[in-house]
Amino acid sequence: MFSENLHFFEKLSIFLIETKIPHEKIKFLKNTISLKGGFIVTNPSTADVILTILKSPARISRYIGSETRKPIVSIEWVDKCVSKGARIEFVDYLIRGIEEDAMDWTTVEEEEEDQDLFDEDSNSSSSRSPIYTSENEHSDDGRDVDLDPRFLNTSYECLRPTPLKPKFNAKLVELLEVIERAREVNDQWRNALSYRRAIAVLKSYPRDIISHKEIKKIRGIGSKIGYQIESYLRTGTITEAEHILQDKRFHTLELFASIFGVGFKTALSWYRKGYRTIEDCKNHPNLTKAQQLGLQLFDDLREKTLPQNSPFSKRRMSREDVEEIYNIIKENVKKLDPGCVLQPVGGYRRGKELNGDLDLIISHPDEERVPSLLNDVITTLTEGGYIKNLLYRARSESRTGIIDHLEKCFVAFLQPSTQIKRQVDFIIATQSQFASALVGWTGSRQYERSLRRYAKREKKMVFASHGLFTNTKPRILIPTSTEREIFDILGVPWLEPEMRNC
DNA sequence: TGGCAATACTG
DNA sequence: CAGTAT
DNA sequence: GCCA
Repeated sequence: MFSENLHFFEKLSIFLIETKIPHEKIKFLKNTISLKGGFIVTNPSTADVILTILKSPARISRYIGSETRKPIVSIEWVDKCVSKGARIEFVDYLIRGIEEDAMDWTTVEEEEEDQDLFDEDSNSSSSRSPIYTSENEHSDDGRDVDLDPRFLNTSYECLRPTPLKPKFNAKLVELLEVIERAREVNDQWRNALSYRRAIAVLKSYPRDIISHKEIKKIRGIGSKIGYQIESYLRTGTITEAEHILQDKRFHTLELFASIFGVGFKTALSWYRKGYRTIEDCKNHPNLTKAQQLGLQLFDDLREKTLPQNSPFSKRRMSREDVEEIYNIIKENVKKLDPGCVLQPVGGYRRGKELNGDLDLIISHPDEERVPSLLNDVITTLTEGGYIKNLLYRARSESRTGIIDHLEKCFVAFLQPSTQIKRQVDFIIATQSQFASALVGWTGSRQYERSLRRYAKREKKMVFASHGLFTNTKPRILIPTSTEREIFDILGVPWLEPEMRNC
């Protein structure tokens, strides 16, 4: 008899911030929503409405990134709808501080893009938990398995070796990386970071994961990612990742963010303006200088964010490409001043086959020579017809006039054999900075993060690529002359660059 | 419940 | 200060 | 998203 009310959430996609909501209540909400025709999505950008119990906008924003266009509503609204038996206005339940932006949602239809089912329906993976309480459904993934004793169960990636090409868990890693990138382009960097840490774990784990009981013991894998892995073990894939890969919006955002000078915020804002191609971006009214360069050189550089197998990235450098460029630079620099010391770092030093750029430290035993070094190098290579553009330059005299950092310059370098402009990052270091520059510029990104976090948390030190310091009022420089010495002082194990690929 | 790497340039 | 780069 |  109230059949007209049965589906009062018809086609409404809802993102639920589960934090602080009691478990039972979550179950109730999810049940109610799907019962009434609505569905849960696991990404705020695809939701019509965001439900939460939280009150502070700051707290909320960490769950939804910069997604401010969607109405954020207290869960009491659902209760009210249920008691009225109808979908009521949520004006009275909007969370303060976001109404401004949220109001323009009343016009959802008009403003919303094509079918961005980013992960609509990933409710299939996160909201159905009651269905399989699993225990004995599958013979091989429910076993209680101890962690492999060779694996160091720490949250610091820098304490354990991570090879470039792990022998195990490759497919799983690949899928989780998709989700990581999706979180990133959606401006949820904390979530992306969690995925990155979980991925690092799997890359260093010395065998295939076979049991979900096993994974829950690992630091860095919690309930959400644990659930994703569990579902992977059952089905051989992760639905959310599959959906993301089908999603045009995701690919467009990644494409935009791969432009030098364009980050995730800009990529999102351009997408919202309706841009869909690189040509659209070129017509943007006020491009920054970096973006102009990034667009102008797009076909050469690309590489910023895109994974190796992206259809847009065909231009990574083989090791031979890198060596060709390195040799040219070395020759020219030695001619300029035979005392110079050159050291390629970055992915190349870690053994990567395909590199997006070349990172190169240049040093000189004579401190006096160092300040003028970068200019001379750039000038020589520009006159030689190699350096075509300057992408970024950190001057030695900063605003404060203090030179506590490394002088550096990123350029577009014309590779003779291919006539492709490659990004080369020059880093200048004095001899006393050389060791930390080496550690700091070899990476990986995640390795650097963990090393610095470890230095701060466990050793009360600050590590930066220009030096190791005490974490005291005025920082005191701890002199270091070799990589090994830095590792020793920090108390982290020596890892070959090839084992820093987390 | 705070914190997640650290640092510099641009606009 | 927000955004981007490493 | 996860941990201390």
